[in-house]
Amino acid sequence: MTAGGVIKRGGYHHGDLRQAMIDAAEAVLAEKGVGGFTLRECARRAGVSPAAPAHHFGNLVGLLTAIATLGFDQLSDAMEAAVAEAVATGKDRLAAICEGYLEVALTRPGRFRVVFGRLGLKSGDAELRAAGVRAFGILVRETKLALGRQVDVDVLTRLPSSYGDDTDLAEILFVWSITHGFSTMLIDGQLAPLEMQPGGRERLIALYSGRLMEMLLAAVRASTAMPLANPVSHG
Amino acid sequence: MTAGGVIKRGGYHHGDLRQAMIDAAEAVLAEKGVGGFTLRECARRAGVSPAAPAHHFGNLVGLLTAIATLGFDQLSDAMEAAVAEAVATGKDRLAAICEGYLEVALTRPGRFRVVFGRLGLKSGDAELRAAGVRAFGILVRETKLALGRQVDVDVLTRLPSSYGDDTDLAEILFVWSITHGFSTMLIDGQLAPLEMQPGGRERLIALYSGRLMEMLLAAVRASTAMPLANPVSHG
DNA sequence: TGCGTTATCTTGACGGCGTCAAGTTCGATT
DNA sequence: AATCGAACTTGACGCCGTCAAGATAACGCA
Repeated sequence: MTAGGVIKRGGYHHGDLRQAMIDAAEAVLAEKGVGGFTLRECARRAGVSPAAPAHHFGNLVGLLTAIATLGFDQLSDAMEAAVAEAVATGKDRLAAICEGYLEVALTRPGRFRVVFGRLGLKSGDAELRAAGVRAFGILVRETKLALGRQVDVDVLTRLPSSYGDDTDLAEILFVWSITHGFSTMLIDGQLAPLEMQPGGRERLIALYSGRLMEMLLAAVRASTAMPLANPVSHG
Repeated sequence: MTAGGVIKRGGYHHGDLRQAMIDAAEAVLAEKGVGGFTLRECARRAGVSPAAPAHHFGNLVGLLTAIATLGFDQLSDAMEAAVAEAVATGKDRLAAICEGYLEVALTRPGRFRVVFGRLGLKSGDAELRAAGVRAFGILVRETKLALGRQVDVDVLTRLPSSYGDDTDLAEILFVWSITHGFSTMLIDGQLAPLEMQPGGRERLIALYSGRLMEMLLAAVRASTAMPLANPVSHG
């Protein structure tokens, strides 16, 4: 992790500037947030001239895209880990990934905002796209499992445009909206007035893991009980 | 509205630079989004030097704060209008404000992002605070009404720190998370892959107004059916 | 081992940005 | 009509992202 990203390998040639820039960028994001984020500042921390990163990332957008890709990967890993733990402990899988999602947002809010914050990213970037598809695929898979559907194994690697089986789209959007909405509101300070009250942020998180997950699961289970009027075969 | 905000009243003195700057700012936000937003560009459109706005807004943050205040007001107005229409047509009030919320986000995504996008705002600003409290108060009021609670009339003007009656906080957060989450994901392009599919954005909006609202209302009604174990008196 | 190729990084410059200090204009008050 | 103060301009500062041209050193190949 090389905390702070202030490593400087050799003299003229850095050695691993790409990684050093990413480390520095995340340090800056953690310290100053998206607003105070600057390419020159990152280069400074990496011990390198302002123009050096261009060769590795093209431009600022390229650096942000690389970070966003990491963010998606972290999200996917955290959700899969949450599922694994849920399976081990008997906890609900869907609730587990929703809590994992929030935890990632809280752990690295800067990186999370790069992923979802509408700073420009390289929209065509293949790696970014793949990472996003993977993360979304986990959410789709778990929602479908919670609905009792048969899930194709390759749901994880399919392109977004081929989620053509819209059977459970409403439930998927429902789950994702709650999870993403609560996470963004919390890290973006929309709930700050509520955090001022006794119990603070922990109380809100407990409410999310507790009552909100109960309501979410109940809503999804209600969908299970009343399946489609015109069932669509899938597979 | 003075579309574009390119009015120029007199010669040296503008006449109503404050409003002209806000108009120009919103035009820029609509055209280029938050990324391409610049104080100098707004000043240019208002036909004024880059340093002129300082007297009215202090700095860039001040301008954004003024816009955010407008955004909260618009949100409140839209939600109240939605309630009024719902009362007239017999539609559900809570679903109405949730749909009004989304509609505001879709109509003015730039302004919406200024309100919620974690660009720095003047956190201490009294007007911004009041506007935010009003908007949040409407959401609180309608959620409580949907839960069958008796709602104090002055819930709208109370400071956030005195929403101390936490009785229905989970339901409030639940409703707000879905509404805010779906709205932000849609305008920030997270659902873009889904918009590519036949039906496009309209299909997603219909799903939101339809199935998602059904699920949301069902979840809230389920809370009504099973009230608190230890009811807390309020009032 | 020596040499050339090429990726990597520096230097210097450009225009644009937000903001400040000082000067200019002009409406309003008396 | 004189004056005062608010509104606006001018010019400058440091910082930003990016580019072109030059310096350096790692690496492949003889």
